[in-house]
Amino acid sequence: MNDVTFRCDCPISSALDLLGDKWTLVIIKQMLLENRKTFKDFLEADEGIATNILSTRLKWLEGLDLITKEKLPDNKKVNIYRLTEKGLSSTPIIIELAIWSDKNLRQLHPILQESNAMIHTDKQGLIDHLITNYRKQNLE
Amino acid sequence: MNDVTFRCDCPISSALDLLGDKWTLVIIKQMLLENRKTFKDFLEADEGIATNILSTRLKWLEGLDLITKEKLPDNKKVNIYRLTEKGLSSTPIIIELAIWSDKNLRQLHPILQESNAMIHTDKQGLIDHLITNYRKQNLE
DNA sequence: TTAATTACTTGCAAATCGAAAGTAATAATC
DNA sequence: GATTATTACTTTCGATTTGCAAGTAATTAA
Repeated sequence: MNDVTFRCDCPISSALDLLGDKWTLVIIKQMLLENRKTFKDFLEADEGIATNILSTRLKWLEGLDLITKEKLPDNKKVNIYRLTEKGLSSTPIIIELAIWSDKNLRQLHPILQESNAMIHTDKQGLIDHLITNYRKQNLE
Repeated sequence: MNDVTFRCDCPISSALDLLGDKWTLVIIKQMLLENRKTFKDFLEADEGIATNILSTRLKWLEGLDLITKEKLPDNKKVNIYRLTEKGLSSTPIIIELAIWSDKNLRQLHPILQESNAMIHTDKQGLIDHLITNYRKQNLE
């Protein structure tokens, strides 16, 4: 369904063939850090993604097994999107993006939100906490 | 010169407003890990970037102070591009992309290159080594 | 049973991508 | 010194992607 093509055999470039665009990691971030799980949840986030882009990205992520899509037994309308372990394992990438922003972006973007303070005192602890927490709340 | 616009105030989304595309981090990777520094160096890399894209991305990176552009005193033709400290500080992001690939991409892309083995035994040591090395060879 | 909500799809104009060709300056070779 | 090659671009143009707006279809709530 997804036609994944890789530019070359470099691991870093190949990761960017899957994740390297304006929206894919933002959606993963919204799931991991903001607990968003429905189409509406994503639409309502500050980033302001358009419906058509969201739709194609969710299919892309599902096709790559970074997220799953399912319906709850008591509701035939709402789709629930959840990170898989493969999706969850991108947490360190997301955290490093936040650290880079904290260090380098504040002069360019003065009203940037504060990151979780733990990011500078116990990065690995924060990553572990986020992943454990997500599993607990979403993958019972 | 660059018109940087941010979607919102989230540090992660803002980092992706600058770095979140198919080429920007690839160029930084080529500088950091493959020691590429001229227009021709980048063109010859396996990723196969087109000249117009490379040209706009180098200007974009220069405008963001992630790289500098200068000429050597003995050659008026060749431009030398170098990572700034701000550019160098994206090293952990690049390393995490490599780790994610190693763990998740090999079934999708069987001939993926091996990463430096140190990436799994001493990640922080590798990051420090790469940055120190780059400084030594390019910013003395 | 009518209205609202959710999760989409479609249409379209604008922006961006990327292959190819062209250009301008400098450096190397004959 | 003239020709050729190299480097670093720019331009053109068709194809693709983006993103706004509007529409649709199924389900749920009032």
